[in-house]
Amino acid sequence: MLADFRSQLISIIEQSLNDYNPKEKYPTVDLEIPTDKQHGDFSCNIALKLAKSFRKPPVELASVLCGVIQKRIKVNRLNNKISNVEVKKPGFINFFLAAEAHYSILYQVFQEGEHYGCSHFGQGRKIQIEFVSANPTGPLSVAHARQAAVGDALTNILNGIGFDVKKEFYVNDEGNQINILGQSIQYRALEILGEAIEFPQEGYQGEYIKDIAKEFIDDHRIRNVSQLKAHPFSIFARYGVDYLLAVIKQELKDFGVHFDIWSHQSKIATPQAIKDVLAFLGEKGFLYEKDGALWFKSTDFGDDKDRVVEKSDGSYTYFTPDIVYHKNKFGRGFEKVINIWGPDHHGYIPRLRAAVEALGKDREALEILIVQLATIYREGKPISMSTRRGQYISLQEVIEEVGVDAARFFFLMRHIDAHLDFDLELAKKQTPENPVYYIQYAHARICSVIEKAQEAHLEPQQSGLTLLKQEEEVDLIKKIGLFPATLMVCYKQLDPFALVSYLQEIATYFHKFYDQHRVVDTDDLNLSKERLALIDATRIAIANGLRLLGVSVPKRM
RNA sequence: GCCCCCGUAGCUCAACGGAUAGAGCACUAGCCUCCGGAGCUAGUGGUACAGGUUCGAUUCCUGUCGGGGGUACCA
Repeated sequence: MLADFRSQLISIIEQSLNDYNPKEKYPTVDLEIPTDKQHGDFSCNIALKLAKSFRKPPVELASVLCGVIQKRIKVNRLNNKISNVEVKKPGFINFFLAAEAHYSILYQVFQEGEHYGCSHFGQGRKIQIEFVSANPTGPLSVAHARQAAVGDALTNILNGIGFDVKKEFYVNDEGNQINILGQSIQYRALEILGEAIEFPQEGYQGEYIKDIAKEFIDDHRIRNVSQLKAHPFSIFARYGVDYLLAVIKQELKDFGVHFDIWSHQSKIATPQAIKDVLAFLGEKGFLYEKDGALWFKSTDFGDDKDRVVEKSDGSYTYFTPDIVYHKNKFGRGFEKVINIWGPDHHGYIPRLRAAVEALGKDREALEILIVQLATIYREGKPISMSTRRGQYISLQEVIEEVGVDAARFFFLMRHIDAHLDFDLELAKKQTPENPVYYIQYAHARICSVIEKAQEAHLEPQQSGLTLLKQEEEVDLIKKIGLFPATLMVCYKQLDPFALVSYLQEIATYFHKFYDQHRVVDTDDLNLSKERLALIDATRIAIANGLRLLGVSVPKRM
């Protein structure tokens, strides 16, 4: 509804400019929503932009335009929706919506219910988003956890505004790290059976490897070392991958993250597929030989240096199957492909972009989001992260300690490109300092009040509102109206953070209203019903927002 | 060396290029005969530095200084 007014106003301003001087060519009209409510519901800077070319002081030009605009508003019969248009200091033209326009925000909320905020903006365009994609060599870390929270929430938001997003987990089930995994399990198995050998230095030292080794022995009914040695090496690796992938899937499930597609490197980057891709790049002249290796001219596409695709020993680098994988992604008809990576991969961006361009795709078709690390704090001290020393804290432990809601919310509490401090003690607290509880509490409180009202046979009034005029009421209504725009900000930034911030604000506005005004009041039934409408709409906006973030929406706490 | 992210209140962080830079925490002082006090109100306090673009810069550009990460024929 707010969006409708906005576009209506923009077109009115455009018409007015044409009324003022039809011969002039004008820049696109911006209409922003001011942060300070004294500046109205919408604010236009067109006079400031045009002042120079019209050789008039901005305020003077704004006044003239303001007059033209007001005429236009009358001609277009919008004067019942717009209460005032005024010119302010440097040359802004500010628009104030009439109460009737505010009420129509609430009508829209009731009409759309759990779809409030959603739109068809994306027009069903297909997007693939790949995230987590952790190597199946250990349990998920908090870095993966943040990526999972971001990827999942972003997907919900993009789907909500009309895109068709598929979530994909790419399983790196081949390569060195998998060999090392197999080796580690084999060593631990030998150890269990009594053959003490020195554990390989690069091996995975976590306790979970011992568990896998034990299960391997049991599964294959192995009784002694010679029986174990009869098993070919590749079996250990495969066993480990299957085992750990099951662990990862369970951890993600516990975290409430579901993937649409699980793809495997071994199935996509087959030897033939790799050969085909290299042949394609070779024909285009993007490959050359040097020092016995085959190189990709990524510098042609802006990379710092060229990259090896086939090593001098004939094997491929990690990069090569990844080119195949990205060719595969686009081959499946996705208009846009989003990769969510940790900061350790950022140096990898230019070469992958280069590869995608070499494959003939647009630069914009590939979006790579780097989600910065989260540092977990306990009692004000950071918990250091080291997989090798087994000192790290896993996703599982975080969930067990603070719960899924707090974990997911906390991982989204900062812009994705900012480092995140995750305070376990704070996340655990069920007090107002904890932002998740603050928001959930607002929702539960509303539910409780509505229930109370029903006992007095009072229901929210969903049409013909006229009485909500108090400052706190109007502020809250406007905030509710900003929910759809907030989702658009998330889309533009490809970051769910704006929604997190919005929910904290709307909760604050609600609590402020609630503290000042009584909702259920049998002495004033009409006002009660309208206030019930206001808080019910608030409830819907909060619930929809929390749901998109993957955080539960409790009616009681 | 080169590349990326970040420098905003004592701390953690906000601010489509907009108007008087906002929250939370902490600290101080208040508010429950009443719908959930898990709440609300008030006070304190800030854009690392130097240029540039702009009517207007926390935001964009250049440089300096500081913090973090990356820079493999590893994955």
